[in-house]
Amino acid sequence: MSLKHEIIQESLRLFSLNGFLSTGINEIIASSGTSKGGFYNHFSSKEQLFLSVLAEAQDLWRQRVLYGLDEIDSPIEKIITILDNYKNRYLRDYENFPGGCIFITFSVELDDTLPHLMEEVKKGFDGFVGLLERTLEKAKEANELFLDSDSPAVARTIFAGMLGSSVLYGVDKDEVILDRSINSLIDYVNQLKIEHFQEQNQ
Amino acid sequence: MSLKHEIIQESLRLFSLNGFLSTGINEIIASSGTSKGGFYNHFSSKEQLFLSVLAEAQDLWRQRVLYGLDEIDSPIEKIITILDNYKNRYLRDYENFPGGCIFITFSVELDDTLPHLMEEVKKGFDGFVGLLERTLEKAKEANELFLDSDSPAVARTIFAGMLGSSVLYGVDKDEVILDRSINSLIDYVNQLKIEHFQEQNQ
DNA sequence: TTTAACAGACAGACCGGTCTGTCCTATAGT
DNA sequence: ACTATAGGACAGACCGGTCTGTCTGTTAAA
Repeated sequence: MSLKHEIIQESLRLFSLNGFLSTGINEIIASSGTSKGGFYNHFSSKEQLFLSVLAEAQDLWRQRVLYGLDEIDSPIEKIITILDNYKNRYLRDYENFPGGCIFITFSVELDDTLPHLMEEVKKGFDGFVGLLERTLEKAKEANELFLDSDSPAVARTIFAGMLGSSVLYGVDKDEVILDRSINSLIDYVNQLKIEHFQEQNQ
Repeated sequence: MSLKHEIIQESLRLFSLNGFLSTGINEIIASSGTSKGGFYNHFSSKEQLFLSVLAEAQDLWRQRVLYGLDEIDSPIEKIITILDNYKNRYLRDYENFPGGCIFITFSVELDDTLPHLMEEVKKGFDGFVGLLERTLEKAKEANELFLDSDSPAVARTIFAGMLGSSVLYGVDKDEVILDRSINSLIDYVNQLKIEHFQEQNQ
């Protein structure tokens, strides 16, 4: 592995644990087994490193959370798989994200301090909420969802549930509670399905 | 107002905006209109200030979120009122908490860095989840909830929903989305009620 | 006169970032 | 084939500035 990638990888782990602001260049250098010279040969500043780490994190996130989605036809099932992947393939990826969801860490600490970096994080959030919205719209087309259901509102409820589960997991570090949080979110999505309502009212 | 209280109050605002680690003593001093001497006359360290600020924040939180609960008999209605208070009286208290829910900020940044401080924050979380659990148990006693419903699981789902809504609000800064997030949570609680199931199956 | 409350200079550790120098390798000239 | 040279990769001393916390001096009240 190249030094540049090594630095990004180690920074990802450290940022995930301690955040961007609380992680010093010296700590990154020590963890990567390099020096100031080695670091600044590849990155012009700590902020530029942040952008590289963010891109890497988003890449990994996509690999984990969108895993196996192509083989699923039902839009609602796609969303349920996303939730399952988020729990089992992303939040449990302790190798890369030992400190929990890195995007939440970033958004909480950069929010009012470094708004231009926060903007980059927010782009990822918006992209994902957009994906959820489009999938919900496809669920309507596939007659899995009532046509009058509010896709943007539902998408944001699902997203908020994912964020909340992740924060709660960060506090409790309890996998059972994480399972239950995500499962109750999956229940919520299942309740949206037309066939579910039909069964319920039979 | 005494200088000590003034410092706590200003620190609360600054911590809410920028977090504990990113807020410097000098910033606190400047905002409070005092000096190092004035500060260290009342606090032995920044960590001790943190504990005072946390206690103040928890006090305010209780005043805001538990407001008017005594006048409500129905346990389920109490929970709904808590959710409404959380949104309208706590998250919208920009005077004291301009940067959103301060406990989430604390928990995300202290989580893996200052675990002994995190422990204090977690105590508050556990206390609140316990309150939710006890209220749900009372709902069972009052025949508002099925006896076999899992109070700890439901309490944690509600709590995760509150956390998620707050994080989402911090990212989007959109009051409409906040309203919808909390309202969908209130819907979830309403769906737990026995009378609701009865109406639905009529 | 004693004492608590405060001001602000100061210490020392640490921050992100720069700079110089060294080593290694690739390439061109002979 | 051998050597001169150029340039990228990296090491680590160093810079200005900021961090928390200390210490001394001043003020005001009892």
